[in-house]
Amino acid sequence: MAHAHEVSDRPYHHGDLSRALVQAGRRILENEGPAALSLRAVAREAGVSPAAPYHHFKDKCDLMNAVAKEGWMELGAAVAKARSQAPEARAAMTNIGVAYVCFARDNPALYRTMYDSACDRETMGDHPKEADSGWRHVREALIDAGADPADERELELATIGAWCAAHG
Amino acid sequence: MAHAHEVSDRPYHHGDLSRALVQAGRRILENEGPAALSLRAVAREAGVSPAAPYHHFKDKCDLMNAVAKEGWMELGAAVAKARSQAPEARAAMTNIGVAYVCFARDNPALYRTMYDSACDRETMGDHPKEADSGWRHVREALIDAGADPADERELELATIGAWCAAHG
DNA sequence: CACCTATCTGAACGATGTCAACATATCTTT
DNA sequence: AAAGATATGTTGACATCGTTCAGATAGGTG
Repeated sequence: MAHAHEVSDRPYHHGDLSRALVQAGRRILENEGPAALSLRAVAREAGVSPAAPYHHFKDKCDLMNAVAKEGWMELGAAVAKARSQAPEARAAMTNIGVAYVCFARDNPALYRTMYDSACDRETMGDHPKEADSGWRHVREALIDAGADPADERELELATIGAWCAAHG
Repeated sequence: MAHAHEVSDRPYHHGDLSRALVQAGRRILENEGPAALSLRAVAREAGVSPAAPYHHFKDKCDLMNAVAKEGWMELGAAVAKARSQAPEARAAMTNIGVAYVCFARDNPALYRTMYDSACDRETMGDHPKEADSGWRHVREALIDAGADPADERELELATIGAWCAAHG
């Protein structure tokens, strides 16, 4: 294995491009918004040719899904942390709702990408369900937090609250 | 005009292109999905050159907003109709929710476009608020139906229900 | 009639997603 | 270690897209 050298060195083989591409995607998302998130831009940001990502992702959609998945992971982590910081189930629920809204408010571009990626996956029916496990993951974390199915309404309110916070 | 070898004569000046473009957009939306909804495709479907729409719409975004606005109008009409068919406020609310969900379920592509157009408008802050009056229009129709601000929660539940119905 | 304005066409530009052919680095096998 | 196999990256090309610009064409107004 090549020594994972510094940026100045171009080992031709980047070591872990998939990771770098996802990170580049997130950087673009934060700095230039969702509209600027193109395959070529991500490759440019990562310092590779426009065709390089195709050895790690099937599609542009596939890359976006990877970025979105990272977002879901972080959301899930934030939600889990929020849950663990409240002993009672009821307080945990509101804590989780707050964490959800905060995440959407602090990372609007990422949240939008997560949302879009989920929509496209459902609409086109391409991927079976592997990548949107993030959404269910968060949901299960909530239910695991002691939410009755009836109390899921609270989550849904939190979700739409997050949407409002993210997009006006 | 040099020749008229088509049955339906295109008088070079297409009586009402804006209308035709929006209709073409909706046709593409229904037949080929949101991914196929490009400016050029709409112009193609309407039988005009790719540059023609620019005399009626500022942007591609502007055209999409027009399509979305039509969608909001129809949603508003459906909601108003649903409201008028229930005498009591409580029943009207649930009626409206059903109408909302049905609309999203029956026109998923349109609904998605409406949603996206609203998101982009908020995110980029381009248009002041002229075109998203559709959303507020529907909302006001609901409040007008006798909804306390507290009961708006019901509407929000209906909204997220519609989202679920539309995208899985 | 001439003029003006709105509308449409045609060709062009840059950017994008994607692919095929080729180059180079790493891994495996002997 | 030599030699192939495999993974990863580059170049170049193609079709499409959004958009603009110079000209053609109509309808309306003096």
